[in-house]
Amino acid sequence: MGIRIIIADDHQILRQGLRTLLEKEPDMEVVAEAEDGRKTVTLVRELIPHVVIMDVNMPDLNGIEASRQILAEYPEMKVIALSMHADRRFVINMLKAGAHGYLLKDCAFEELAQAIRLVMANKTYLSPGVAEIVVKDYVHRVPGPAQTAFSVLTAREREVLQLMAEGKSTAQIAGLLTISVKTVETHRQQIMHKLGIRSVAELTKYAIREGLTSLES
Amino acid sequence: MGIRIIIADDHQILRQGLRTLLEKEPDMEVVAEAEDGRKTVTLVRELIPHVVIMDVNMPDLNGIEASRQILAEYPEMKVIALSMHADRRFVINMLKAGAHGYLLKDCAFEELAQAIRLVMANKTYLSPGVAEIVVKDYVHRVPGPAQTAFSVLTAREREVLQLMAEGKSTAQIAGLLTISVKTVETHRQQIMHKLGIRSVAELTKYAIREGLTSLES
DNA sequence: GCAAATATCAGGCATATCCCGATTTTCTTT
DNA sequence: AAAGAAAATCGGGATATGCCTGATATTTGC
Repeated sequence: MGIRIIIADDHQILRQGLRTLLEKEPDMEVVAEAEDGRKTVTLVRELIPHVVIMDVNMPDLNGIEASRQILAEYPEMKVIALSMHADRRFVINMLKAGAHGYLLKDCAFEELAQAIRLVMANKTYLSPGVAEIVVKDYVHRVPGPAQTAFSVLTAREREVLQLMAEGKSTAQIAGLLTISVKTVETHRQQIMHKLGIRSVAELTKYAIREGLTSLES
Repeated sequence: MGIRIIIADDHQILRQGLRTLLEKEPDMEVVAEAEDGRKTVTLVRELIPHVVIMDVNMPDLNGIEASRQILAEYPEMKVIALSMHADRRFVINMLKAGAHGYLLKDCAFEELAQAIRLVMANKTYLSPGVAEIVVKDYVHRVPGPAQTAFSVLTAREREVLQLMAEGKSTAQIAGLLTISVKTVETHRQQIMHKLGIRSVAELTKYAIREGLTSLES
């Protein structure tokens, strides 16, 4: 008669490990596993668990959409997101969907067990890395799901970022935009500050993810 | 006195789950866990396990490079790759590095346990999805993309490139590899010269395309 | 209209990068 | 085993870039 849990993740080996760990907890019980969002929703309707541990990236129906559907039907149910990385778009959309917790897979099991007990007590738990993002966004008053390059960065900044991600040097960018090198530097610093990134490499990856530049070339 | 195993994966929760599952097997013993390739190599030297379960995508030093280093030193050791997806380049390079098994994370634990016992008996185990790729390549006699990072660059250069693509500074790389900043610079210039690339941004894209680093992070 | 955000630029200092060269170590090949 | 090639290591010095601070138009939003 413990906490009834459904595990949703597309990696079976992770599900199995998690189940084994969870079943060592005397007050927890894994009632089902699901490998995609659609099956999760079905199983939730069937078994009415207390908590769903939800992977964010799943095929067919992702964790965010699944959470949205589940919480629309069962507002009392608790959803804890379990994600690979602290991607701000995922975090924000998952929290908007009504998730009560957001953990990174790079966390200790004890942290998950703790999170489960907290959400059952109507509290919210965020992994430190996730909390940081949320706080940062809160401080910067960046609203909504449009947490993309197109809302955080200005048009000029995106322009500069794209050129950087295409391998142009500061001087080249200045030449292309017919502005001073100093201005380009300021833009770059502003971009890095806004995104919390400190290297060209990570900036490039960001630009690729946001579709500002392509992998080719 | 069972099979001594090291688990290398950058997600702690997966490591913990895997450890718990493995330790249920009477003939297996998890002697250590590592969260990146570099620590894996260190721990392997220290503990000399029988089997290393190696995630392919890890920060700092990826699973392929780590496997290469380990198997160069300990040809008798068994490495089983555990990967998210059946990406052709990863599979090929991992097998070229000398891995004895290649499983997808979406496999059952029993499959992993089976694979461990097989490689200990000097056999090779591939997940069905992986085997398909290997067979296809074999049939089509595709000797791998003509100019991959693994043919043009040296092991050390690939190591440096990965760290660069992960956003590490020259000084940080020097620290991680315990070599001089000057040496890192020479490697970088050599890499750029070999690849005909002149910027960190393009270098990062190259590293992503070649699977030396992932887009996430 | 006025405050906030944006775009622009500069100085000065620290650091990184680039281009040269050089040594030692580690294969390979004969 | 000796010679040669490739790889890994490091240094000097000139140049470029990055970083912090601060400043001024221009535009935007309410």
